[in-house]
Amino acid sequence: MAERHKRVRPSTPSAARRSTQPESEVTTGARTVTSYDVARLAGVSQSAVSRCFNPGSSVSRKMRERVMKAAEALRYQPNAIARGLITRRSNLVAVIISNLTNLYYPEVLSQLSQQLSERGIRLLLFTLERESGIDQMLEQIWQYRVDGAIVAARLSADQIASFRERNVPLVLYNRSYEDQPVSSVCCDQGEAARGLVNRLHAAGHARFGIVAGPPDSVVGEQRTAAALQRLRDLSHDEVHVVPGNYDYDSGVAAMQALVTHFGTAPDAVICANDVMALGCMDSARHAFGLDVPRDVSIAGFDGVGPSGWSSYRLATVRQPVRRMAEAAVSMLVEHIDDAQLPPEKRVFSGILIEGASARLSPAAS
Amino acid sequence: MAERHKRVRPSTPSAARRSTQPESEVTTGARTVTSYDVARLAGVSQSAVSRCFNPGSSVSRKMRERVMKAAEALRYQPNAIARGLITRRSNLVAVIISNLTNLYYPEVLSQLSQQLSERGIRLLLFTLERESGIDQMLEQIWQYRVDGAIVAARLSADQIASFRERNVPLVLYNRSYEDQPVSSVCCDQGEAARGLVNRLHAAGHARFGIVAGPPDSVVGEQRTAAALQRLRDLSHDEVHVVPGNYDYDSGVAAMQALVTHFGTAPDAVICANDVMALGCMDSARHAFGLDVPRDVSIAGFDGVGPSGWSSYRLATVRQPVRRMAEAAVSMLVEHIDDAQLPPEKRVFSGILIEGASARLSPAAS
DNA sequence: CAAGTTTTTGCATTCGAATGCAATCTGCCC
DNA sequence: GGGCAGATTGCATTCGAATGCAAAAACTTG
Repeated sequence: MAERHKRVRPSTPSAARRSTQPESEVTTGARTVTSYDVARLAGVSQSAVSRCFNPGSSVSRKMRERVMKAAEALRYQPNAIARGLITRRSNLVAVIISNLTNLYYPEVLSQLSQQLSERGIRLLLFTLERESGIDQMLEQIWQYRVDGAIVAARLSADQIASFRERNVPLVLYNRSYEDQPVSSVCCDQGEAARGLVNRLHAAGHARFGIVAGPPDSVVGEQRTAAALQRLRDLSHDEVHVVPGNYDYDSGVAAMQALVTHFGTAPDAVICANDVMALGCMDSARHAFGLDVPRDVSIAGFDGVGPSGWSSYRLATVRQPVRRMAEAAVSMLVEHIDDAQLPPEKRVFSGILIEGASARLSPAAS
Repeated sequence: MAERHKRVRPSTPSAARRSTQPESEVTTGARTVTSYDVARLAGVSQSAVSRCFNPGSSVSRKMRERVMKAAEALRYQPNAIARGLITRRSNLVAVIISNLTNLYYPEVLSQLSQQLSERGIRLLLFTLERESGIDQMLEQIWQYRVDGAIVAARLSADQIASFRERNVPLVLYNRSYEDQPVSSVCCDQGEAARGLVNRLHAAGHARFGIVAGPPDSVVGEQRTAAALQRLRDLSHDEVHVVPGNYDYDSGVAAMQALVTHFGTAPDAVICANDVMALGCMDSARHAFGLDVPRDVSIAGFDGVGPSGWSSYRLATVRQPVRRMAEAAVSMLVEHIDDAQLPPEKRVFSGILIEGASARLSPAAS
C-alpha cells in the first residue's frame, strides 16, 4: 500500500547513470545537482536537505553539518524555479522603465537594483522603446509570476486594473493617478514648478519660455502645467510654451523657437527636464551669443549629473532619487508580504539647486 | 491498476472550492488559473491546453479554438516557472553590469534589453556597486538556472571557469581574457588609442597627459597602456599619467594635477573615458582659463551623449554599442542553442569622432 | 528508568506545465 | 463499407523543492 509511490528518485535515469559511473563526484557536463543528490550523498532524506536550505526549519546541528558538507562537495544550489513553483513566490520583481537613454532613469534603476538586491529580490527588467509594447510586456510579467512590479512608465487605467485583478502588487514611480487606488512614489512636480516660478518672478523676469516634455510624459505635463498656472496666477502674460521631447536636441531647437517667438531672448526658460535645459543653455550661448544667466535665466528639473558640471551649474529641482527608490521598494515589499494592505501614495518634495544658470533673487541694487 | 494515479486535479482543494462556488468564473482574489482550469472549461485534457500554447505541437483547429476561447475567458497565462522546471529552460538571461552611473552602461543595457526582448528572452539584472559582491551574485545566478549570461564587469578566472563547469553560456562584454576560452564582444581599445595618439602626434603635440581609469577597469587599462606604448614608440618622453576613476570630478582633478606637473598646460590630454575628458575640459577652461583646443587638446573614449553637446564637441572614439550588443546577444543565443559551440571572440573597431576639442591634423601653415 | 515532552527526521504529496506513448479519430482509397 | 496511414488526443509521468503529518529520536523530570 505504501508502495504506491515508491517510484521515487533512486530510479531516475540520471541516478542510474550516476551509480554506474564510478564515483566521479564533480561530474563533467552532467545535468545539474538536485537536493536528492545531496540527500543521497549525505545519507539523509530530501526533505532534510530542503530544510537545511530554509531558515526557520528545525534541523539539528549535526544534520546541518552533514548536509552542508555534501552540498558543498556537489556544488549544490537550490533551484529557485522549483522552489518558486511550490512556494508560489518567485522572488522576482518586474521593473518597467520607459527609456534608459533619459539620463535620469539609469540612476533610478541603479537605486532600485541595489535596494531590491539588499532584500534578496531579483530584478526582471523591462524597457520600453515604444509605449505600444506594454500589453505584451504585461503578458510576460504574468507568465513569470513576479511577486510585484515597479513601473516608471505610463500605464492605462485598464493596465493598472489588471495588476489588481491578478493580485500583483504594483508601485508606480513618478506617476500617479489620483482617481486610481494604486500605490505610488512621486516627487511633487507641481510644488517644485511653482517654487521655481515664484523665485523667477520675484527676481523680476517678464518674458517666460516653457519647454514642454513629450506629450505622453505625465511628469512633464505636471511640470509645465503647474508652471503655467502659477505664471498665470502671477498675472504674467508674456509666456510662450514650445514642445520638446526630453532630449538635448529638442532643447536646442526650443531655444531657437523661443528667440524667434519673442524676437529676442526670453528672460527665463523653464524646461521640463535638465537635458533640454542644457540644450537650451548651449544654444543660448553658442547659437545666440547670450550670457547665461545675465541675458537669460534657464532652469530644469531632475538634477542629473551633467547639470552640476561647471560648464552648466544648472538651476534645477533635484529629485531625492535614493529615498524615492527606497520608498518604492519598501512599499512594494510590504504589499507583497500583506496583500490586504490598502494602496498608499508617497510624495516627496524636490530640492531646489540654485546653480548659476538663473537669477533667482531680486537684484541687489 | 490504472487507478494508481487517479489522484489527479479534480480533487485539488482549489478545484473543490471552485466547484462549490457557483459559476463565478472570473473569481476574485482566488489563486491563479492553471492549464487544468482551462482544460476543464474547454472539456479537454490538460495536455491539449499545453499543446495549444506550444508552437509546433499538433493540434486541430477546432481544438485550438475551443481551448483559446476558454483560456481567454479565464485570462489564462501559462506559468513560466512551471514550464521552466520541466523544460529546463528558464528563458532568463542574467546581465551583470558594473555600474549604471557610468553614462556608458545605460546605453549598453538599453540595447541588450531590446535585443533580448526581441528574441523573447527575459533579462535578470544584476548591478554591482562594489566588485566584492560578485560571488554572491553568481550564486543567485545559479539558483535561477538562467540560460546564459552577459557580463560587463570584471570576472576572475575562477569565476569564468564556474560558468563553464555549470554549463551556463557566458559572453563577456568589453572585457576579454586572452588566455581564457570564453566568448566575448569587445571594442578594440588598443587600436583606438594608438590611432588617437598617431593623430595627436602628427598634429605636433609634445607634452602629453594621460588620465587613467580606475585600477580595476580592464578597458581603461588597455586604453592607457596602448596610448602610453604608442607614445613611447614615437619617442615621446614628456608624458605624464595621472589616476582617475571615470567620473567627472576625477577629470577635473586630473587636469589640475597635469598643470601642476608640467608647470603649464599639457599639449594634449588623453582620458580613459569621456566623462573624465569633459571634466578636464571644464577644468581647463574654467579653472585655468585655457582655450580648448588651441591651448590644450583633449580626447576621450566611448562617445557618450554629452560628449557631442555643443559646449564640448569632444574628440572621442565611439564604440558601436548597438552592433556590439547585437553581437553579444546573438552569440549568446547561439551558445544556448548549441552548448557544444566553441567560444568566440568578436572585436569591433571604434569610430573616431573628431569633434572640436583636439587638434588632430598638422597646422595648415 | 519509565513516562512525558520536545525536537528531529522521513514519507508522501504538491506546485503547473511538457511530453513519450498508446489509444482514438479522420480521411482516403479501393 | 473495409482497411490503413496519418493526425489528434488523453494518460501517466516528470521536473526539483517545500511542507503537513506521523514516526522516531533526544531530552526532561520525577
